[in-house]
Amino acid sequence: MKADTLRGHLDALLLAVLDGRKLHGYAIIEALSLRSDGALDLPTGTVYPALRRLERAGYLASEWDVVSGRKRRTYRLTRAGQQALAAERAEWQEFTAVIGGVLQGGA
Amino acid sequence: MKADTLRGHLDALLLAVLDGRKLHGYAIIEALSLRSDGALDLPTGTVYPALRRLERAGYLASEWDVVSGRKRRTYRLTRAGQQALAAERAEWQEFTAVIGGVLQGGA
DNA sequence: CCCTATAGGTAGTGTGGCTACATGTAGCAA
DNA sequence: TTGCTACATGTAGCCACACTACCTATAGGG
Repeated sequence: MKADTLRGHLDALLLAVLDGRKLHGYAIIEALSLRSDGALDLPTGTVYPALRRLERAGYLASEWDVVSGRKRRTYRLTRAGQQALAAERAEWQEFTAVIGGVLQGGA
Repeated sequence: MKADTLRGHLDALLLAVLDGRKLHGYAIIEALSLRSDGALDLPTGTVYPALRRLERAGYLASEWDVVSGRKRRTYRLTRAGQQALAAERAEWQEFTAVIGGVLQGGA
């Protein structure tokens, strides 16, 4: 997939992958790769700053824990994050309808 | 629709709207608005530079004509543009499958 | 001892759609 | 005749944000 097409949709991906479970950054990257059959392989330099941004925005909350000597910052959705995810999903529906419609020569 | 979500998909829209017909810049903006039921209202500062870029890339060809005293630069797809459009459509399919799959909690 | 996988992070770059602005014609209304 | 709106094309500069490149650190296997 062409680089940069992700732009504007990364937040939705991160919120979606955290829907109903807690994950740390590294595991988020793996989960996204898994769910996309390897199509998504996001660099840490993309994911970590985005997670911090989403936390600052109030959509995520994090806490540190230590598993077998390694520190992990585990993220979970906040209430606001749940709502943001719902909004992102709705926007995605609209987005694909609009662009897809034009690409198929609609109206 | 949130600004910037378009990023990476503008070329596809412009190529698609010129598929099978010739249009000038202003008419392209109107056609995109029409096809998207008003959801797309692209500013001229977005469309005109993009058209010139696509022409430089060899995907579009243009010629000037004058209609009722007004100058128009009319664009049409080149052979390479047709192929690029096909590629963009395929990429769009892949893109929506990947992102949509993650958003719906696939895999 | 080194390499890999795991884990988190920052600094700086580059792209590309956006805002804001500049230019000009045609036509209608006050 | 002045002004407004629609039509029509274009450039300069900004900024968000994903990216590249880099740094740090532990655990475990070869």
